[in-house]
Amino acid sequence: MAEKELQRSKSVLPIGTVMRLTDLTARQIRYYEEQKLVIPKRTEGNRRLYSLNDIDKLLEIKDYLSDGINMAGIKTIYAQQEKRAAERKNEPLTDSDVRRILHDEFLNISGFERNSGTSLHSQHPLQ
DNA sequence: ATTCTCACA
DNA sequence: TGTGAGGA
Repeated sequence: MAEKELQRSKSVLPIGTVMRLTDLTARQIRYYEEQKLVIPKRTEGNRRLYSLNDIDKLLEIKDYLSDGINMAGIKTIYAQQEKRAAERKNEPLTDSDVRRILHDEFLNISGFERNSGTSLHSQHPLQ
């Protein structure tokens, strides 16, 4: 059944379809790409092609945004997921992970900076 | 008709 | 983020 994943990973949808499916503007979709949240393929004519997985990711991003999480926070969340995916056999975020991320965000909007890395441990406020 | 990049009265 | 220009 890995065939289904293959299909979901196939990039074939033009940005116009993605816009209708996600209710996001082209501007937003392209911006999230700049933020490396989604990386659509390109046609020979430089047109973006998205996969169903990209759609899901975009929809997920919408949820996080509506929950008050900003780009930095979302990046942190995916960085965490990749971190877990690399170590473990991958699993969704645990409750404590979410809390840690949210707390991390709280520090973010509070004017604290962190290293550009993905470490969620030993963060020292910047004076 | 669609999408792309770039730039900001 | 929106929006318009200028090109493909």
